[in-house]
Amino acid sequence: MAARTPRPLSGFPELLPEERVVEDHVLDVLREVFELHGFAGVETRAVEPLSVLLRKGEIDKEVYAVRRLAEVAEEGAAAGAGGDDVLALHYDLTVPFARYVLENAGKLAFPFRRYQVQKVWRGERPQEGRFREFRQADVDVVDAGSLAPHHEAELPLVMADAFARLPLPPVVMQVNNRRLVEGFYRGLGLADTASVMREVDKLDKTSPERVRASLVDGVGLGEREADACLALATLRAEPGSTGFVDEVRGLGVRDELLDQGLDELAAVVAATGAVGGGSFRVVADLSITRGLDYYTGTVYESRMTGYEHLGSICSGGRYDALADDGRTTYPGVGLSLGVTRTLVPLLQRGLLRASRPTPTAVLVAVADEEHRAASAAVAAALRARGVATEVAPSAARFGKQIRYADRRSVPFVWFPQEDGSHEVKDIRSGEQVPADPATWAPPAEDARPTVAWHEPTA
RNA sequence: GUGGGUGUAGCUCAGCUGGUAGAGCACCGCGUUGUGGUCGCGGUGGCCGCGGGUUCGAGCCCCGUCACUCACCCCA
Repeated sequence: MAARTPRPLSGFPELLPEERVVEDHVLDVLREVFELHGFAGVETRAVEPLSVLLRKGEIDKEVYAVRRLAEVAEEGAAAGAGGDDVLALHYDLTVPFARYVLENAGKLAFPFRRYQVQKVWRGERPQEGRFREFRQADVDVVDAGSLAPHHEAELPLVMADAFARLPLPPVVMQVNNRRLVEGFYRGLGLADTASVMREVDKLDKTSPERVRASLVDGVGLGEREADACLALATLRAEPGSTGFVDEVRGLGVRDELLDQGLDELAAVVAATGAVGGGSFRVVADLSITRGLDYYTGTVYESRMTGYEHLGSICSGGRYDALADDGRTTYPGVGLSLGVTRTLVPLLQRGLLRASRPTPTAVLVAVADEEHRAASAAVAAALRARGVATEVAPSAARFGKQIRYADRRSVPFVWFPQEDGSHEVKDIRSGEQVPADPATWAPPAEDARPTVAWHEPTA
């Protein structure tokens, strides 16, 4: 059988070295910012028992089951009856974290602040910005018994700090509160609130008229109820403004849960209004109802300006009942940044680029194989002072050795001279000067690959 | 899971009513015998996604299948 070029697997993205430099840079920044805010790093195993991932009878979450090959042979026996024994790849980092908290509650100090950067897997149909294997960066605060509400404002501030340091388009975070929405619907006397949320959530993709139509014809609301739902969902607020509270009250619906949700949302918006410096802002948006089903209060979504079609790149919310061992409940709030969703579309457009694909700052030329040791000694001296250095792979013509460096955007080529002296050439300018392996260093901006945003050329 | 689109060189694509497979880029070599990039010339590289059918003859037509892709669903 002839060897065929392997095809990419849809939904399982793999980056080229130059793209990987960008991702690594972003991950470095996230880690730095999360730790600056006092979050401890945690990693959980890739698999969980299926029963942990599928709570309360949800059957078709798009999870990948993991089985031993030998088990597959005995199809059927393991499939139906397995229960807890069936393993599955985690589809987010929050559910495994909740399990981790329960398992280690005795060893953790609460409120517990953790960040977690790992891949997750979902068996969905991929398209731009949607993958089957992708990386998320999560920050969560979990407490035992009760969780102070100010954490719901703290997490957007952490992300604001991160985005301020990343070379990305401006991000707008939209915040809403499920208690507010649930209470409003309840106050209207609606029974099937989940279906209403589902339709309302399509507002960003279709027109209010169509949503209204499906609320009336599909979900079965009366004209007045449908109008009220739309009126609520179309409310917006500028950063820091809590004017929406009076606007909601003005809609005339009264409900205890609604009042609680309004207070919570107002508190988050008021505390986050001043941040971002242009790279990140937080606004109340009462149409945001989406997200995982375990969110109970505050919910977040975020979009990159100009790339809204990718959907939310950073979402999360408050979950009051996800972790519960029967005696103690551990409420939490968290945000999840979709690293892959954010980066891959920008990388493919060439908007986010690394200055070079390899760390190498200096290539030491090799005059001939007899003198390779001399070149290796130069490389060792440079590396001892932190200069990323490699030795030319072959003693080809110097022209080819320079081209080897040029192809990789390695900025400097080092030439050991016959008389024992040295010269280093900046191959971008062509300038070649005497240099000492014991003291020479590249300019700081050339020491390692750098990452930059490149405006689309119109 | 449902519906649409597309599969030709490593990449981007052309290929007429069916008549023996093409371009640009990339890569390699030479011009340039120890300092790259430009330029010129030359070269490597194809089960035309896979299987079947129609035909004297299929990249092209028909059927199936797989993959990729877009939309729905859902969501980072």
